[in-house]
Amino acid sequence: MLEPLYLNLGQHDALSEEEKGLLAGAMTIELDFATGQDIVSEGSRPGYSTLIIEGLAARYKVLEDGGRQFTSLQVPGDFVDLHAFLLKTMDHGIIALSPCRVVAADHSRLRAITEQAPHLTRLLWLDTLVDGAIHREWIVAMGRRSKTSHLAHLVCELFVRLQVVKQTNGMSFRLPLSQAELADVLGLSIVHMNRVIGALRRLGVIGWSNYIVTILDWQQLVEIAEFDPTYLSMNREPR
Amino acid sequence: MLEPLYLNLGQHDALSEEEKGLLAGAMTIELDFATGQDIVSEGSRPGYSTLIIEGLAARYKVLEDGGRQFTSLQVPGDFVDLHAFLLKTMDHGIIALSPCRVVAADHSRLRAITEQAPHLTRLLWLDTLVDGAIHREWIVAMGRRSKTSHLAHLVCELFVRLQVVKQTNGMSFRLPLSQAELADVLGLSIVHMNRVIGALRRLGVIGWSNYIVTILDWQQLVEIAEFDPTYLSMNREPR
DNA sequence: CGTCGGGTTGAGTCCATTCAACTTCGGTGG
DNA sequence: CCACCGAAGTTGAATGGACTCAACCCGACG
Repeated sequence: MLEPLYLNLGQHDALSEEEKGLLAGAMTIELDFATGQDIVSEGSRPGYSTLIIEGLAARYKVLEDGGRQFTSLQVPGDFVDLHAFLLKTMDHGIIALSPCRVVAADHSRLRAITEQAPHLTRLLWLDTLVDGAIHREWIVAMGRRSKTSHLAHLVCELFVRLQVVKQTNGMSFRLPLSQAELADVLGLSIVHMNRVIGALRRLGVIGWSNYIVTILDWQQLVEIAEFDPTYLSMNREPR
Repeated sequence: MLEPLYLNLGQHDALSEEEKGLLAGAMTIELDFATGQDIVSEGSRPGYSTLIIEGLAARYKVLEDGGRQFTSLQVPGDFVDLHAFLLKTMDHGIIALSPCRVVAADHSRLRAITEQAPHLTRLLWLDTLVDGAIHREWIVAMGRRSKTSHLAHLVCELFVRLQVVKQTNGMSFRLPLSQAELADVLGLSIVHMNRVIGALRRLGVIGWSNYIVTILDWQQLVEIAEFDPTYLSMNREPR
């Protein structure tokens, strides 16, 4: 059940059986969300933190003019609101972009982990730090990359992240996002989003249909994206 | 000496004298950097984490075409690379934008804090979480705000953050950033950056000269920015 | 068979960029 | 002392990228 979490945390440093047990003991709540439902809503003060077991979710904010911006995409094994454990008040919402199966840990249990299990605490902290590193990479992409490069970078990132939690299939993965939703990731209009996808398709580096993305030329995709996975900290070392 | 750090961490929850002592004991290294110098460089594996006492610094990445994007601005009291304690390898550089006085804590000492001082550990973790919240707000600004609103939002954020560490003077604060550097914050060209600043000036909401920003109409600035400081977690509560 | 939610394409407008020139100001050396 | 220089800021004009508006296609589904 918690396999995706173990894969996610375990990519950075070895997880002991004891630590796995602590996590399993903490994740007591089990929930399902339908596509489009809020897993956590902006302004709320959740008493537990939620982990995705299956499905795709996203953090988002909505502006007064109705514009929406996703600030992250969350895949199986990701703690979507681990930060709420200490930030307390949600400054953004989290929406299920596909049917999501999640488990959650009461904050009192997380607190107990920080009191008794320093190494596991550091791994949870690290998980939020990788989150931050991904945010920084998105800022760079939005500010200084061409739109084509930005999209290519996103595809690279998702492929690598999904591979860690065994959610890829060869060079393909499922990305249940409409082009309108993707536009809210990249900060583009729907029409232009469509043209950017078309550009990458015409170059023959990716295929994209029925919510399945296929990487046809990884080498070229990485070049277009200037993708360097360092920021994902995917090497195992003592933390 | 560590006053800015105490003010910064202390805004979220009370810091005990003992915890202040632990921090003071950890921050053993003292350094100065000149404008333009790298405080930490991309790809390095620093053995200590750096805190700004005085000056302005920024995290940045450079792309192959020479384009630069700042991913955060760091003010006194900010740990510029606390994340390196667990991420190990720097995926970005940190540059001094003005003369900077910094102190640093060896990672072995931070590790000791995580083993012995759970509450202080949570406060340090929280500091990196606020970092992440700021990143998310920047992503929203880059993706879905007008350029004018983006700049207004940045001014609001900096004013509030600087106020916490007593670096404002009435409704003014010093921002030692050239327009070219500011352009690398917002992801704009220099020329357009100049026009966006001009627009806010002409509206009479801010003054900007000699690296001093003055807020002339806070109410209107907040409206243009749609600024809501929730994401900065500036309320004291048990963490 | 009609409708609806995606996806795709064309055309015109607007925003942001580039290229280029010119100003202002502080510093520096003849 | 002042002439010169370079860094930063400002402005105009032309180009190109991204947006809006609008139409049309298509497959799923009732």
